[in-house]
This record gives sequence, C-alpha cells and structure tokens, in this order.
Amino acid sequence: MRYSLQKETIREIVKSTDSHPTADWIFQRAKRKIPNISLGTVYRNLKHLAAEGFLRVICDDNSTRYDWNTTPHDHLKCSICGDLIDVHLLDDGIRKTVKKNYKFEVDDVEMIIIGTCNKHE
Amino acid sequence: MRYSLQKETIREIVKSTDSHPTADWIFQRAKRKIPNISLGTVYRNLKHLAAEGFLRVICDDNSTRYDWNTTPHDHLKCSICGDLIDVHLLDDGIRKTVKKNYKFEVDDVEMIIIGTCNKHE
DNA sequence: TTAGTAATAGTAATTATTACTATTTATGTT
DNA sequence: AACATAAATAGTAATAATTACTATTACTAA
Repeated sequence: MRYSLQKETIREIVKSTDSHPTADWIFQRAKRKIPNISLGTVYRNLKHLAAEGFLRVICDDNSTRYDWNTTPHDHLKCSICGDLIDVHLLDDGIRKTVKKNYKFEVDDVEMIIIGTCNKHE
Repeated sequence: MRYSLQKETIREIVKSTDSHPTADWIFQRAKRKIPNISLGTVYRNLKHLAAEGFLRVICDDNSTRYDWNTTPHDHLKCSICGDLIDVHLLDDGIRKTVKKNYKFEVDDVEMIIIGTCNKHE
C-alpha cells in the first residue's frame, strides 16, 4: 500500500466522528479538502482501510456505515432517529462458547440492538 | 390484509427452507408456482409478512435475507461459504441490561458472528 | 531521472430495492 | 348471483448503493 493524500484524508474523516458515517457522507466531507476526489476512490479506500484493520464496517439496513473504533463493542440503533449508539455489552465468553459448541472459528461479533433511544419518551 | 395466492406462496417458500433466502431466491422459486409473479410483489409481501411478524429480516452485507424463525436466535456467518447457521446464544438478560443502563427500549436483538465454519478446517 | 506500477478521476455498469400505474381480483353488500 | 370498492398485482421505470473500467496521474525504488 502506497501513500496517497486521498486515503489519509478519508482515514482522518472517519476518525473525526462518532456518527458511524456512510460512504457518501465521507465523500461529501472529503470534497471539502480535495474538491475533485471521486466516490469510487472513497469506496476503494474504505475497503482497504477495513481490510488493514484501521476501521470497522457496520451493516445497517440498506447501507454500509464505517466506524473508526475497531475495539470490540456493540451498537444500539434507534429506529426513530436512526442514531447508532456505542455500547459494550459482550465479553469474549461468546467467542469461546461458539468455538467450543459449534467448532466455528470466530473473527468478529456484530451485535445491533434495535429499539427506541431515550430522546423519545 | 386480504388473501392472495402470491402472498401465501411466498410465505410457504420462506417456511420451507433454513437457508435464509434472499428476495431474488424466493422470486425464482415462486415463479415455478406462479409463472408471471413479479419481483415487486415478492418484495411487497415480504415486507408485509415481516411487519405482521410472520418472518424475520436479516441484514447481510449488501442484501436482505429472510428467516421464517421469529423466535429469538442468533446467526453464525461463514465468510468462506456464506452460510448462515442458526444458534441460540443470548438470553434476554441483555434486554434488561440495555433498558436499565441506557434507558433504551429494546425491540429486537440482532447478532451475527462472522468467522469460519467447520466445513473448512 | 526515470521506469514501473499502484492509485486516481470520471464515467459506465451492476445490483438491490422501491415507485408508479393500469388492470385484476378478493370480499362485503345488496 | 351480481355489483361496488378498494387492495393486490404485473410490468415497467426509477432510485440508491456499490463496483467495474480505463486513460491518466503520481509515489517510490533503483
């Protein structure tokens, strides 16, 4: 992997927010710094950064969101406002259980809890 | 909701498999019984059936999969063969924890564990 | 400094899903 | 049984998210 300003910019944008942004959100931000950056470049670099372990991918309904926080954690998703809230609920007991009971080698645990957050009561 | 052969057929197709099929897979199967059924009809009815609680929606990468089993359970996803395996890992202690600690009203818990299944060792 | 090649911008193509509309059909009422 | 009404459908067009393609640009190692 070779240095590129585009990639560094994308990495910084993801690192700068807790909002779990989409590719398009990141693209809009990146254009402020590199006006002629292309959306394909954003997608390609997000893919590279994820493969290198610099960021984490979150599957949310019909779009992908990105998270700079690669340490194990879970998300609460509010179905009213769409917010994703970081929480830490599981220890790695689950990994061991799955490995032992199902002979399944765990790479990643993705948990999204759907409901209503405390902004709407 | 009014009776329709299309909807019943779609419901039966989803009920008949543990493969967590996609809308397009269901569409291909449905065409065998109703040759001129349209893909839009499949999507609309899957949406209705999910809203009525007859099936469950699973968010998998870039596509949606459907599960007849609406009881609480989790999935192991093999990143080599793509299979989704049903497992039951969480009790509803998580719901109580989330409600108490985050004042978040839980509707659904979605957990996908990604890794390698025992077909590939 | 240059040669090689990875990365880019811009555009086209693909995939999954939703929207639209004229027509069909299930169902409650006469 | 015939009818009215509104929900559901088929077929098609549109949208959204993502990937593929290609000629050009720009890191980097020799």
